[in-house]
Amino acid sequence: MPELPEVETTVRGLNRALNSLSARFIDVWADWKKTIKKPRNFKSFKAGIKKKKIEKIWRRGKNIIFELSDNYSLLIHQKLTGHLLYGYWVRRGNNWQPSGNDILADRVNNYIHLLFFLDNGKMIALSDLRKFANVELWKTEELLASSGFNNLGPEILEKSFTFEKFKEALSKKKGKIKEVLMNQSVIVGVGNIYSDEALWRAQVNPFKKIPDLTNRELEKIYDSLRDVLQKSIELHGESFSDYRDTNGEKGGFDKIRMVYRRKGEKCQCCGTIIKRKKIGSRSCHFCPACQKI
DNA sequence: ACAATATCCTGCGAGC
DNA sequence: TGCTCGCAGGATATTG
Repeated sequence: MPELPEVETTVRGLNRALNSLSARFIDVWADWKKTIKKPRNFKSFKAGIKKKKIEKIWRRGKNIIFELSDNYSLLIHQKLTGHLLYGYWVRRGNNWQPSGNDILADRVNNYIHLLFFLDNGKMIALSDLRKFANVELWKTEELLASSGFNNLGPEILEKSFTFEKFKEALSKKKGKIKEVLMNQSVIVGVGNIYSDEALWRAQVNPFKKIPDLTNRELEKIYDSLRDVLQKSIELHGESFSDYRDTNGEKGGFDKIRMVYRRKGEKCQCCGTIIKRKKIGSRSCHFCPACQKI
């Protein structure tokens, strides 16, 4: 599931592929139009996207933003199983299949529900098994002024995001630390995987509430979070589930994944069996010994 | 004003 | 073998 490192990997991949090309959208195809939330009408969306040039691709939290000509922006959120692929596909019956070696053969790359055709002959495809991804076309000015965009918390990996700012951001909430880390209005980019991994590294119990955390614990969480996200970006993200990079390839975070989906395995630090418990509607993985308090 | 719950989806694995 | 059932989850909407 794409979190900050995965979205960053996708954005870097798209920039590598498109930077020197100044590509332009020439058409859009979709067989699941509900993915497109704005404008709701697919024909309007198509008309809006046609002939627009891609001027810049960046991310804000887990959102991918394509800045387009005429002051428009395309916003894509991959949600749980969505991932953007860059290459060339051919139609086979009701499905699209990648041509040549453009996209790595992989089951999860075969759920193409949205295709953008570019004037360089290539395509940007959204493969999304569970169909939760969102795509929106905005006037750039309106997107940047929207409540959804302005309610997003700070970027954790920004140099200017100091420990003091982290503490200040968290102090707005009183709930369980894991839930607060995943709240996109507090800080952006963290989801179920990296909240579990960072708290294990920091040796802090995910159920512990914000007011009960010591300054030392907050420091450890801040350092662990930044470190684990940075390391995951270097490894091109986590591909345990459906996430793949723009070439359809897996990331390597598995090498340093310590607790997420490791229930029943031994803790790499102390050998205690990793537990899984629910926090809200999400599964939380932790070491009951290392993260006791 | 806040927190808990339902909603969207579909492949997969467990159980019979 | 083949069926059903429950589970996974980010963000938003709705209910308590």
